[in-house]
Amino acid sequence: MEPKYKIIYYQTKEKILNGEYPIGSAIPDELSVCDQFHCSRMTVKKAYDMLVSEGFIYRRQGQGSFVLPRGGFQVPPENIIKRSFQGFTRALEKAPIRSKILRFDLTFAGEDIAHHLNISPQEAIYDIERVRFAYDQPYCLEHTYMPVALIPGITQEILHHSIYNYIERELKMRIDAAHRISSAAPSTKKDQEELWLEEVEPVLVVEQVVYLDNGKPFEYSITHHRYDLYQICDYTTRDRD
Amino acid sequence: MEPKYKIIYYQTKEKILNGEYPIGSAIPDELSVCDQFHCSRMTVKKAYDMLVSEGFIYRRQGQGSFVLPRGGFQVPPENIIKRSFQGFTRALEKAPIRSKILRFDLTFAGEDIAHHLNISPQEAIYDIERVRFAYDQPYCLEHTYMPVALIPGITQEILHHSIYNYIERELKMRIDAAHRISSAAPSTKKDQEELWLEEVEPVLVVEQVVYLDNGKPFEYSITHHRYDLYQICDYTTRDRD
DNA sequence: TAGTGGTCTAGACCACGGT
DNA sequence: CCGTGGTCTAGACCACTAA
Repeated sequence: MEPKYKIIYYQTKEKILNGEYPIGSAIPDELSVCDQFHCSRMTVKKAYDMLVSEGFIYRRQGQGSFVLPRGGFQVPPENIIKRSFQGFTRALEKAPIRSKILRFDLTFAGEDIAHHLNISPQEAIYDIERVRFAYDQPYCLEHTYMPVALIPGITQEILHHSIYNYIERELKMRIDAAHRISSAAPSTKKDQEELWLEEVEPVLVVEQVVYLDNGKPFEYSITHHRYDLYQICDYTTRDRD
Repeated sequence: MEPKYKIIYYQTKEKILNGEYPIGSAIPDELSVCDQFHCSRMTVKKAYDMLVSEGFIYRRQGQGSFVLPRGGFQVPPENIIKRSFQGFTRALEKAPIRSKILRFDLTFAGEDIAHHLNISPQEAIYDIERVRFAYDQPYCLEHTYMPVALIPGITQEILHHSIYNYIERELKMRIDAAHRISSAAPSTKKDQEELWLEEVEPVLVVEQVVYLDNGKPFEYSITHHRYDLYQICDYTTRDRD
C-alpha cells in the first residue's frame, strides 16, 4: 500500500512536469489538498517538502507554494551518465554493460582502506580493477575494495557483469547509500589506454564508500570516469539560519 | 526562538561528532527522546530524519537508529573549496578574495540565456567574466549572466569583491538555492592562461542557475574551476520503492 | 511478545505577507 | 484582517525485527 504522502507527491510532481502547474504559478495550498485527498495537513506538508528538497517548488510563509524554474538545462543524451547513487549498471539502464577485468586479487585491507571500510587492517578484502563498457565504449576505470567477510563468493563471472546485482539478487542484501567526493584530474597513462583518451583529456574522479541496508560499508572505490560521459546534477537549498 | 526539532537535531549531531554516540551504536529511540525533551514523536522524527538525509544515521523499522561511519575521508586542507551552494566568497571564508575582471558588458539575453533565466530574449543582462583569486592564486574563471532588471546598479567596484554580498547586503534580497550540472573538461587556452594551468591540466566545469528567495533565477553562470582546488561532496540515499 | 520506526489524524498556536 | 505555511501535540494503528 503506497502511503498517502507519496501519492500526493507523485501526482503533484506529475502536474508540474506536464505543465498543468506552470513555472512560477502557485500550487494548491495545504488545506485544499487536505480536502481533495481526505488527509491532514502534516501529510500534505510531507509531500510538498519532498518537492522542495528536489528543487521543484519553493514555499513561503504567508504566500504559498510556487513552481520553480528548473534551470533550463538540456536533458543529456541517454548515453551520458547523469549520476544517481545507484551504481554503474543502473545508471545506463538500456545499454548492455560488460567489463574488462584488469585485476582481481585477495589481500589485506591495510590502514587506509580499513579506515574507509570501518574494519581492521588485517581483514581480507577483494582488490578489483575493472574497465566498464557500454555502447562498445569504455566509460570508466574502477578500483574497488570490498571486505570478503561481507561479500563472499565473488567470481570472475560476476565481475564481468554487475557486482551490485549479485549482492542484491544472490546475497539478498540491500545497497542503501553512499558518501562521495568528486573532482577532476588529468588522465594517467593507464586512463588514456583503457578509456581511449588523449593526453589532454581528463577524468572525473569519484571516491566513494557505499553502505548496505545494515549500515555496514561494503565498498570503497575510486573511479575514473571519462570526462565526456559523466555529469553530476544537484539542487542545493540554503539553510535558513 | 529555535524550534524544538532543530535543538534535538543539533544536540544529537554534536553527540555523534564528539563520539558520545560511537559509530555503529544505537542512538536513543524516539520515545526516550520525547521524554527527555518533553515533545511528541513527530518532533523527534523530524530531527532524526534530518540526520538521515545528511548521512549521519540510518534508521530501521523494528530495530532502531544507528550512527553511520562517515566514509573516513580526509578533511581537505582549507584552501580547497569543498563545495556548498553559497557562492565563491563564502566557501573560502578566511581568505581575502579579489577578482580580475575580463569582461563587463551590457547586452541582450538571447534565446539560450533567456531560457535559463526564465526571461525574454530581449531583456537586458550583464555579461561578466572574472577570474577569482584567493591565497594569491587563481581559483576559477567565471562567466556570469544576470538580468539587469533584477540586480540593478552593479559596478566595477562590486565586481572586484562579491556580487553575492552586494545582493544580500545592499539590495536586501536573499539568495536561496541553485540548480547545477558539474563535469570535467580539458582546459582551454584561456583557462590555461588565467588559471595558471598546463595544457594537460583540466578544469571542473560547473553550470548553474541560482535563485532568489522569491523563486526568480538571478544568475546563470558557467565556471571553470582549477581541478586541484575544488571538490564536490555528497551523500545519497536510495529511494525505497 | 515487546519494542522499534512509519504513517496518519484532527486539532492547535504562531509567524508572516498582503489587503 | 485573512490566508498562507511552520511548528507541535497526544494520541492512533501498522509493519517490521528480534527474542
